Amino acid sequence: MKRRSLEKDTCPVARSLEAIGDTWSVLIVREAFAGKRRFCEFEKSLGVAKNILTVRLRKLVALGVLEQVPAPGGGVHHEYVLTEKGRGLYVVLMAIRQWGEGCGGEAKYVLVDRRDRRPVKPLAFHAHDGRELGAGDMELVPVSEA
Amino acid sequence: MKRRSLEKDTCPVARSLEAIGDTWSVLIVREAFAGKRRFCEFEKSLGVAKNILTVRLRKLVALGVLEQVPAPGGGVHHEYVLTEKGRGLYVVLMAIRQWGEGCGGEAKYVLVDRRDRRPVKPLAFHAHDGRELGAGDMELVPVSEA
DNA sequence: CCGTATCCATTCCGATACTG
DNA sequence: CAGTATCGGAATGGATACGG
Repeated sequence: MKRRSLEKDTCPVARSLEAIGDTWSVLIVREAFAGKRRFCEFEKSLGVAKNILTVRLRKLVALGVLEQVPAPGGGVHHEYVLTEKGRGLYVVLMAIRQWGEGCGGEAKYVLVDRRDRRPVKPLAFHAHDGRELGAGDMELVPVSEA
Repeated sequence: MKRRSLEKDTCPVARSLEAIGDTWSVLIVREAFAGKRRFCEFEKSLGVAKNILTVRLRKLVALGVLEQVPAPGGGVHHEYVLTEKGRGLYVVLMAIRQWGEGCGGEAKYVLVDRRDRRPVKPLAFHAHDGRELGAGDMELVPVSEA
């Protein structure tokens, strides 16, 4: 039957998946962070079929992750650039990337601090008193209990 | 035609998507973090069809995200628990969750420190000197340049 | 309880051809 | 270049029935 939509789901993870639960969409966002802006650039670097790319780009634009802007050269074409919301996906991409690197396969890229060009520490959570917490130190509870 | 496999992709993001590029898998992992362990628990909380759940659980086990352990009560059933690799997905889930929360829709859950039950600070990157960095403060560069 | 086995509708993906 | 149109095959999702 029809695939269930997650738009109305109360869980923010589920709702996010409506946008990035799809493989091509994530890869397109990754390319966007890598500086790709044009239809043919995405097409070539991802090797995705045009019709699929068209649909995905449209979806990402509709969701506010990408936006179409007029071509810089004043040409007839437009480009796809990340919105503020789309740029917020950076940490998501980095989290996915670091997870993938940690499990076999060597790192091809490393995340560095723009100021001193030195690698940054992997992301982490911090308690209110400054302690650093591992995954096992935290849990998810209803807002009412916090 | 056949859907392309991402297992051999050189990009760690793409490879990770082989495991978590699928909506149900992400939701299952989310439930696992929420303490769900048994087939019927996942089934009920997600409302997913049994056959699909079976396939997804098998895939997650095959990928080393979950593992089957004998039932605690010594019963005939087993349970699905997150492996070390699976627990590494915590930051990914949290990144996705926070992105979803930041874009409309109020939070239903909050992440708290197990020790003092107080909310933890959102995830962040930290430079080598302890400064906290936002997404805009970092960039991805080839390993050779770092 | 924990699956397995079918069945069917829907969706998706890739290829190709075509257009302005 | 940037799509649109169409097509066939594959995968997916859901329902249901059945079994140890």
